[in-house]
Amino acid sequence: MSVTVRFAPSPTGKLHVGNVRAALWNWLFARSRGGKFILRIDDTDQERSTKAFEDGIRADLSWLGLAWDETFRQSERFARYDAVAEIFRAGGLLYPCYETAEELDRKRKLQRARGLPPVYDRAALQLTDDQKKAFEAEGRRPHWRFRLSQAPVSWTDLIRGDTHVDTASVSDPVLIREDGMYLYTLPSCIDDIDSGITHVIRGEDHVTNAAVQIEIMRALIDAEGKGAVPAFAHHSLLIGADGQGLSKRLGSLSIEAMRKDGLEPAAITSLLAKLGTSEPVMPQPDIMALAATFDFEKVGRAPARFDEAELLALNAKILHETPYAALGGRLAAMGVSERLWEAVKGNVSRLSDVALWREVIEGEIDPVIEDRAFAASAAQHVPADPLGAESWSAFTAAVKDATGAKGKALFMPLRLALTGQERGPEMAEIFPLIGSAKARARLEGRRA
RNA sequence: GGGCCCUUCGUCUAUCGGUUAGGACGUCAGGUUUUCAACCUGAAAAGAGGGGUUCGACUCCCCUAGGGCCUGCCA
Repeated sequence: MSVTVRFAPSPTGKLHVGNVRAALWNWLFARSRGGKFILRIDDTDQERSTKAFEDGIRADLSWLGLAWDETFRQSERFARYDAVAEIFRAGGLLYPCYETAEELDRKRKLQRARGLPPVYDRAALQLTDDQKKAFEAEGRRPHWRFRLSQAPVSWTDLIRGDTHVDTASVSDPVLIREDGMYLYTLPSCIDDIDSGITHVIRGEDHVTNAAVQIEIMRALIDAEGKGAVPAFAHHSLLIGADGQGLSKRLGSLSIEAMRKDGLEPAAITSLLAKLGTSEPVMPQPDIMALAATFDFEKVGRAPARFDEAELLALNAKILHETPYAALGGRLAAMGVSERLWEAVKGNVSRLSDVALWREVIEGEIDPVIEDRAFAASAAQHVPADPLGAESWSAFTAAVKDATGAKGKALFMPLRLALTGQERGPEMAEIFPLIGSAKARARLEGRRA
């Protein structure tokens, strides 16, 4: 059986590592099963949703390589939601409530103070027609709640196993606000059914919602005689390296920030695909290879830590394995040649780090010289151009003979003078790139 | 306050009553005639605490502690 999944972000903010993990897993699952991945924009909240956020989400997903097979916005489907709401009203499943937000808030606080779960008391169900008319006459508009069964709902979660939620401990969900705006619940259920979603893969913050949604979906399927409730897979949420929830510092964890920071999309997908699973996190430049190994059986139930340092380390490894041609025009745009890239790629964590080595090799640096006499002597032995693969060892052997220095005492001063850095790529590799004239000048203590 | 989920090396995890508790990443040491990276070899490193059940518990049960999530006219 073919699968259909969806990623349904709300365009009220930027994509961050948590969101993207869900998007990735949906995408990987669809690809692993030859299924369909739908990008649905949950923009029923017209006040908070913006085109800019939507564009940003699409740009981020595209950058990560998560192409969608279909996409649509919920704001295009209000007529459909209206029709279903009407069916539910007629069936007594959707009922009007006139409490104000303040009244509801007070009720909840009272229940909590008494040690009771803050569940809506269904007072509105007892309202007579006259009372409703009186509220309307006051100018009050109703919000609409879905009448839950108040019975346990259970399903076999692909990650959590047998899961059950007693809807008696859940308030009848508000589906339509007083101002007529649809909350996420109803449109999401309708779209999942209409789109033929077979698997809903998302964070465990939706576990309770799943029970509510299953009831709403069943009601819709009953009413229309078609459709099927999807399977659910609720994964644990990521926590920070400090072991605390991630929600506090979402800004720096946005995909946009990572892109601007110069991280590779493959580093992000490699980490997020395997973090929290029993499979090792490996640098995997090919996202399709990630799909081939995706398996709910390997997913753990405990919250997993997301560590930015781990991401950066993975980014470095991916870069180390990436040939020049695979970097598209990005290196060329930076003015970096293939020869330069191959010489220094082992020493970059971010692609942008290559700029430093370009300066060392092709630009000008201030040499670091501690022993002028040693450096001056070494300058005498710099071979003439053209420098080749053997030039470095010939040069260092000559300096060794002339000065008696060896080991670290021989190599470190040369590295410092020639590159201005204590660490860097193999000198044998970059020495020929630096060239004879520049090497001599630097050993003589001149900026070159 | 109530509910759900979770807790094995630093990290992600394996183990589904009997194991020298395994792997990966990271770390450390040695090697590869300097550093970084890569690579090779090796090492250190774990069952949150307390009660049960059992011949035997990381594994099953209870309690405690800690963490995550839900408890919205947000999603």
